[in-house]
Amino acid sequence: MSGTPQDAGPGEPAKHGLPELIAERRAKAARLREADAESFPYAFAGVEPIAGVVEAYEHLADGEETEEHHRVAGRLAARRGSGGAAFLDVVDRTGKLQLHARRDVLGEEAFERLTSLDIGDLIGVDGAALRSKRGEISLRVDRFQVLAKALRPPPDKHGGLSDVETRYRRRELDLIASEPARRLFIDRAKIVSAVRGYLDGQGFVEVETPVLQPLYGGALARPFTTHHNALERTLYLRVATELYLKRLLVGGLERVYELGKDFRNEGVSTKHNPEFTMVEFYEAYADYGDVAVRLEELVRAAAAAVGYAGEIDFARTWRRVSFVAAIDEATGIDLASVRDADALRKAISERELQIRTQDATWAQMADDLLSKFVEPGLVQPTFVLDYPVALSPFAREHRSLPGLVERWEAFAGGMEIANAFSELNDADAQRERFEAQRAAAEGGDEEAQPYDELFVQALEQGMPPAGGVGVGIDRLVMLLTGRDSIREVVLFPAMRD
RNA sequence: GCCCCGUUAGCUCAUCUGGUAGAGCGCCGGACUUUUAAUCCGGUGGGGCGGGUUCGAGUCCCGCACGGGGCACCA
Repeated sequence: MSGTPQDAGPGEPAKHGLPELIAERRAKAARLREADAESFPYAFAGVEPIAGVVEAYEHLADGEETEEHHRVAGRLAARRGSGGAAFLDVVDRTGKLQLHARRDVLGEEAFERLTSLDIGDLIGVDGAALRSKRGEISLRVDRFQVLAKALRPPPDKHGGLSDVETRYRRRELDLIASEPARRLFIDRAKIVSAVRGYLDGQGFVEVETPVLQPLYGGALARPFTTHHNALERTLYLRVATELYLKRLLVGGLERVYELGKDFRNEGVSTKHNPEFTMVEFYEAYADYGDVAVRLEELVRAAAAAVGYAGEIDFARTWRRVSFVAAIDEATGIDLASVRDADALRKAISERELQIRTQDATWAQMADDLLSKFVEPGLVQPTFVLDYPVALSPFAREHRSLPGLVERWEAFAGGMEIANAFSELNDADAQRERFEAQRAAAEGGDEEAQPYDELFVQALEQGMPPAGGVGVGIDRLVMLLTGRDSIREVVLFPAMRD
């Protein structure tokens, strides 16, 4: 780091580029250390949240002062006025409070020290509540302590930080500059908490299963690969928690869930981050219809937790439509009568639909039709039911519709938010599905499931019939907070170096 | 991986066909004892990186890096 005050030789003109701004602030910090032994304490006890202080004085009339004292702390966000009186805005995680500094109250020295602070500095304040003549609830500063110095200038105090790259790479600056950004991540925490609260309340047991796995599985995705030195073996970062959680159903936990990160080595987009948060929950003695109701309740609870007031109606029972009917509605192709790849390829080209048909299987094309022509239109929450078996190696065959499995995906806001099945609990059938995946892998499908013998053996112990659901938490947050990019709702999204 | 767009001061943005790069905020100095993006006076700071064309490049050309949007892949 260059640009200390000493670097500027005598007689050189003063400059105010970034190095000079930092040097200026560093010099102020040094002066503070000299002038005020109480600066930069190790702690500042007894701080009240700002929002609570403001709320307590709503009743004050303009210009009315009190002798009721409060202690607050936070970051200096703005400064107005000078001479004998100054106004400073201090911000904490709950809100913003105006400070009224007066020379006659603080005395010459302290007043100068306070008004020469930089925006961005962290201060602790003791003062009496008042409402200013202009109507702003404020604290008259009686005493203050500088808690920490900001050596670097903060983003523009009213323009804020709008460069998206800086907002994502330097999220702390985004949070300093943007109250909506702070609120968003607090809302995210409330959503996560509501999800846990719902599942806990229904008797689900929260568990933690390996992130580092000798064999990955549970989702059609390419994994990240890593290496354990002492064990001398390749490990994979999990792509899903599914298989371990179902082993816990075998173990008798009956209702289990895990909320945590999954990792998929695929592209990034406005809807995909390589690491993302998923909650998966499994319920013994339930089928995919039962867990659909669970998802409705869970999302309703999450929406309530953040006071969702958007256009999506989570209160009603969600629409349910079959996979085949949904595609028929959107494209006019009836998959029930177009049952092989060549016929489907022909139907797609006849309608001039923009779908990749080269080297594609029937199932892949069907899935493409859904994601391209159905999904974007599903704004109100909708379950799409009963998928082709080839797309779903862990779902149980449909009880009445041959060739299909009991699976649904839930969509809202034009986006997939959850995926669920009546779980396949027949060990022999599961073994056959793995064989089919192995064949797909040998055919070059990099997302095919590796054969997991331990999982099959677990099923051979007997797994209760069960319904299982995976919910993308990031997408749920996007949905409930109205953000259109996953990078907006992940604190530190994946970025190129 | 492909296509389009962007990158100028600490922050937010300008800069017509190539001709000495501007503003607001911030910061520094000064005035002001109820301001709300406080105000007023003075000062301060800059062309992503690497090549090329040209008397002269922020501006034109090529390459690179990073970002945004879209496509492909996926959740």
